[in-house]
Amino acid sequence: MTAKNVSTEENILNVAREVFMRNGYSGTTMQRIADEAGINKSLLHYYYRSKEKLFGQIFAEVFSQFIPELGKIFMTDMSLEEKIRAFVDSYIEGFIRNPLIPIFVMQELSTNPQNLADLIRKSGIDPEMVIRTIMESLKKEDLNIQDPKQFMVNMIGLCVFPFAAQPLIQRLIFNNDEKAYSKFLLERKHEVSEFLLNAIRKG
Amino acid sequence: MTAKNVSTEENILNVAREVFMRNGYSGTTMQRIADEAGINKSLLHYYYRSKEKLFGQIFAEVFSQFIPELGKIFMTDMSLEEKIRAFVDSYIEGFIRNPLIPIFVMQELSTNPQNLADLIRKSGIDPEMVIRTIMESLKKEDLNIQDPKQFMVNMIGLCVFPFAAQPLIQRLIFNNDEKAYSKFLLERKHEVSEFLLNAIRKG
DNA sequence: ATATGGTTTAACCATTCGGACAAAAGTATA
DNA sequence: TATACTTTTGTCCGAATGGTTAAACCATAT
Repeated sequence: MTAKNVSTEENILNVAREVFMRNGYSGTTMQRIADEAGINKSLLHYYYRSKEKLFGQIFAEVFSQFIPELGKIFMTDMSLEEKIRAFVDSYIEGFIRNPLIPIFVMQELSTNPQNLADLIRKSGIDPEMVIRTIMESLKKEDLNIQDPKQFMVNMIGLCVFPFAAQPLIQRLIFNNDEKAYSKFLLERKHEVSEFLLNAIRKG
Repeated sequence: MTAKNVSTEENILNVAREVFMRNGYSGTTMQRIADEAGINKSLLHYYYRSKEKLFGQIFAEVFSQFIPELGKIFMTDMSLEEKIRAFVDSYIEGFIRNPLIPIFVMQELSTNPQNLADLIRKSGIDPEMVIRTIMESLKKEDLNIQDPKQFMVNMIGLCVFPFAAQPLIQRLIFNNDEKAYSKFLLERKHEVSEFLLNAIRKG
């Protein structure tokens, strides 16, 4: 395995990830990936035997990228307030760097929920465990959280949604001003934490 | 135009809507639509000249279905609290009836944002106007809303997200228990309103 | 009976994935 | 250097499937 090997193989993966994320599985052709990678189709099959395998590998990577972080944050001994801030910061920051991830993952899982179980197994994560930890963490403190599951969905949704719905929001609320939208997203780190903490404050 | 005409034409539209919503544009073949509609490919082209036109019509319908409601609610003379409750109720209810809409619309607009402008024009809605009305409505009352745009995204996101991410949430948080998830969604109408109102309460 | 409009059959052409094959270029090793 | 092995390219192919069109068929209403 020489240096060139690695770089080609990884280059394919990078390009393919980009193309798949922008166009989805069926919106992507092997030819297109080859073109954008500056190689030819044959080489794609040389490294990754089929379209499905290539996609599978990429999706698994992208998918499993964000789960462990979640668990880690909620297993520290920070206060719940700090955990929430840390979570929101970390996820929004991650999505700013990779804005296509939310829609990509949700879209694929929506048309193809079967292999979600497989994915979870392969990723080596125990979601049960992570969820339980978060639940515990939420119940522990004396806050206005009736249903931890609802709260979790609220928290994640507030982070994810602006990225999944970017084109719509940018157009409808920001007159298609891309700069303004970027600023909006940056400000969201603060906005979402405060919003969440306000919502669960007692009294 | 005989009775059969209408029913066939509409039947195609219904089937196509279903298939397109589940699989997206490029994930859908005319053959598949024809099969599921119990007719053959040619008849599809007889009624709708091309795949693109068929899809376009369906997408426009689905898309424009949810915008006017938003404007209507925020232009009444209800209190802001009532408006928020009405909005959340109405949208979550709508999504419960059509759970695939969020991911469908977001996915399509994500890979194809160009024609969003067209769509808005065709739908006969003035989003500027709607947004402005909402903004006014938000500013008017003495509540803890720093940035109305952030608040709007929060409100919409909390309604939309659980539907867009259904497979993921259902699996990860509800052990794939569909019943439990339906219940969760129903309870969300109350949860989201309360959550929003708590978050913007002064003090 | 004929004209009309819904429907089917059959075929067309382009594109897709997957691969076979031969040859060139590159790399390692003896 | 000579030799063997790996990577990369180019070309072409086959089977399948894609969207689309033209023509024929059929029922019905005039």
